[in-house]
This record gives sequence, structure tokens and C-alpha cells, in this order.
Amino acid sequence: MTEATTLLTPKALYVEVAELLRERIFSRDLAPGSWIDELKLAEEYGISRTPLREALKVLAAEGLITMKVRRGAYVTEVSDKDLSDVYHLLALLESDAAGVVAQRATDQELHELQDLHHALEASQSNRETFFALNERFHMRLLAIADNKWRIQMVADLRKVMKLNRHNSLLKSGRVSESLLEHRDLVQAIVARNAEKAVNCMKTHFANGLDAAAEQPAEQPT
Amino acid sequence: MTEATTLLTPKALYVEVAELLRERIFSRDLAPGSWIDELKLAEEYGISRTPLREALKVLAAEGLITMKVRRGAYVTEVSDKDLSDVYHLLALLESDAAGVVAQRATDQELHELQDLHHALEASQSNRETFFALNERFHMRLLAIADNKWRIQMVADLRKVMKLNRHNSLLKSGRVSESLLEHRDLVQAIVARNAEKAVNCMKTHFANGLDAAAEQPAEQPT
DNA sequence: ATTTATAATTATTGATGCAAAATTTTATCA
DNA sequence: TGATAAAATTTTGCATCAATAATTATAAAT
Repeated sequence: MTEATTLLTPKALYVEVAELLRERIFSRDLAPGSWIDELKLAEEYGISRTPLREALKVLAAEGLITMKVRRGAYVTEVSDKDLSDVYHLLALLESDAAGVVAQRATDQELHELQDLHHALEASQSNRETFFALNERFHMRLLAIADNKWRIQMVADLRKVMKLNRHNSLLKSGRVSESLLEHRDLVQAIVARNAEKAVNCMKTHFANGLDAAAEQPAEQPT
Repeated sequence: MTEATTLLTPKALYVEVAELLRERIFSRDLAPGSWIDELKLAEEYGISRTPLREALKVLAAEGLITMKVRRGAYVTEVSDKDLSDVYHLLALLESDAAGVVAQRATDQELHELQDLHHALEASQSNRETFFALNERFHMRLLAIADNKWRIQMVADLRKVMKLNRHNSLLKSGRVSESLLEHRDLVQAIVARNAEKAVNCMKTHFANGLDAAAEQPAEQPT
């Protein structure tokens, strides 16, 4: 059991709790603007409030929750301006990353991106796998750009985007257009055309933002 | 004392402690790579380990310290690559901000920037005030760009830069060149030339990075 | 009846104590 | 003499506890 424990507990408790809370925030089980009841959550998870409070500090640093002095923790409410601001930064960071990759990626890394893109094209029918692969493509691109600070920042920004709507990064009807943009992007990167890669990613994001703006409120069931 | 306490403690203790630790990290009293002795610090500050640990979580989120599982907190060591990566992102974020400001700032905000720039030119002799005003100019520009997520990210990145050397953002000999670049930047912004403003800021950063690279290790005493 | 003040309750924040785990040192065996 | 194993010490990490601050409700006074 000692081996099992060490293998199953490489993460600290507060990190695990932070992940659980993230899920509940993204699923809107903990709604934006709502107050976070420490006692209730601690009892619910069967843990003490100390690791819970430490988890809240982590989430606060990510921007998912907001700490108010002597008033506790609240799930961050993202306004439309916040959404647009965050999206602007994602576009900036990721398009620059595309340029870096076009300049500095190894041939093997380029093949990886191409493979991911082909998998993406093959997954058009299945919406779930498409979204998953799309995220993987973007994250792999960032990983190849090899700037851990940017990876961290983009990850945090994407988390904030998730706060607003479930799939605000990509509108449902835009799957095919998005694929075309991806194809151009991959072509530009493989051709080592950094400037074109940057512009492809920029337009890719610009189109995505327009789509998100067309969908101001969550659609009625 | 009750009134004094409430007035002096609008911030939570862990926030105060985080600020104290930041100072000690920047002054290299807590050196990069060194382990942080929780008990010693808690006793030193006359507080318990709980708020100290919460402060460490905050600093970890900022990238100033690194948490290792079951091994405690270590002051982050920034490699030359880290420095260059962070600088790259600062250039990207701030140059984009310059473009945004050129497009969207009010006339009054433009005057503010001009005033700050004039103060900067007047402070050439006094190195301390020059550095302070320089930072104020950059931060004011960011504030006018009005994207709180970017402001937070740039603030964090600048903190990481501070980890490495005291004034790595600006080499001593480059004060006059830096001023000229600032003048061009302000001119471009006031002229509402966004593209030129972006490029001015980019070259400003590019020159700064070159200067920092010329000074690879801290000079011997 | 309405507003203000006081008291009580609720919730956050800081402290102390305890348990578990990892690392280091010492001792023993080869 | 060196290496390995075991034990002890150090340190992290979790839980319980106490105190402080804020908010709400009730009562009294205008």
C-alpha cells in the first residue's frame, strides 16, 4: 500500500481539491457570482478547511475565483468585456506562438502537427472528439513554441474563457470553416512561413470571436 | 489600537506576508534556488505557518517560488532561456498594448502619457527617479490599454524579470537611447499611428534585450 | 411607522497541535 | 572500507480550535 499511496498521491491534497473545484465551476455547478461556502464544501469532500483554503488561493491566482477581504471567495463573473479582453490576449499569444513554431520547430514536430490536423479532419462527425483534438492541436503548438510562461498564461486564460459559456472558443456551425483555417495554418507552418502562420492564426481567432459575439447569451433549451 | 488595527489591516495577513516575501526575494535576501524555511520565517514574523503557507501559494502562482511535493517551497531559479522567454512575452504584450492605446486612448490620456514622458526626460540625471518613472510610464500605458488580464500578466512577468538581476529591463548605458525610443513611441501614439506605435515598442524591447544579453552575469564586486 | 442602534449570530481568518513521509545519519555486515 | 538497511530527526501537510469582524435582526425611540 505504501507504493500505491506514493503513486496515487504525487499531488498534494490542495491541488486535487483545486481540480475538483475547477470542474464544478466549469460545469456551472458553482455559478459565476455565487459565494463559495467553505464549510459546506469541506464537509462534502470530507476534508478540513485548510487545504480547501489553499486550493481557493490557487484558483484565485488563475482568476477563476475572487477573494474579498473578510467576505470569502466568490466565483468570478466575467463580463462581455472580460471575455473580449481575454480572447484578444489568446489571439495575440497563440498567433505569435504559431510564428515561433514556423521558425523553430523540428521536422518531426511539424509532422506531429500535421498528424494532429489529419486526426482533426477525420473527426468532423464526432463533435466531442473534434473539440478535444482541437484543444490538443492548439496546446501541442504552444508546447512546440517552448515557452513555459506562455503555456501557463494561455492555460489560465482558456480557463477563464470556460467560465462564460461551455464552448465559447468555437461556435458549433463554424466547424468546417475552422478546419479550413487550420489547414491554411498548418500549410504556412510547414512552409516555414512565419508571417503567414501568424496571420492565419490571427484570422482564425478573429473569426472565432465574431462567432462567439453572435452568440451573446446561452441558447434556450 | 482597535481603530489603528482596522486601518492598518485592510489587507489579509497572507497578502501582507506575500509582499514581505516578495521584497526579500527581489533583494536576493532569499536567493534563487534556496529552500524556504517555513518555521524560521513564521517565527521571524511572529505569525503561524497557516498564513505563511497561503502566501507561498500566491507567490507560487506568480512564478516567484516553486512548490515541490513534500519538499517545500524554493525560490524560482530563472535560466537565461526563462529570461529570454519572459522578455519575449513582455515585448509582445506591451507592444500590442501600445497599438491599442494609439487607437483607443482619449485625448486626456494621451496628455497624461506625454506628461509622464516629459518627466522622464527631465529625470535623466537621477537614475533612481528615471527607473521609477520609466516603470510608471509602461504601467500607465498598460492601464490605458484597459485590459486587466494583461495588466496582471505583465505585472507577474515583470516580477519574474526582477528575480534575475536588479535592473535587467534597462541597461545603465542605454538611458539616452531608451529616451529617444520613448520619444518616437509617444509621437506615434499621439499621432494615432497604431502600427508604428507597435513597432516602436517592439524595437524598444528588442534593444533592451540586446543590452541585457550583453550583461550575462552580475558584475564582480 | 420608520430609522437607528445594539446585540447576537454567522462566517472568515489566524494559531496550535498532530500525523505521516522523506531524508539523512549511523550502525552493521560483507 | 564501503554499501546497505534501519532508525531517528526534520519537515511537510492536514485538522481542530479560538477569536475577530461583519451582517442581520430586533427593539426602542423619535
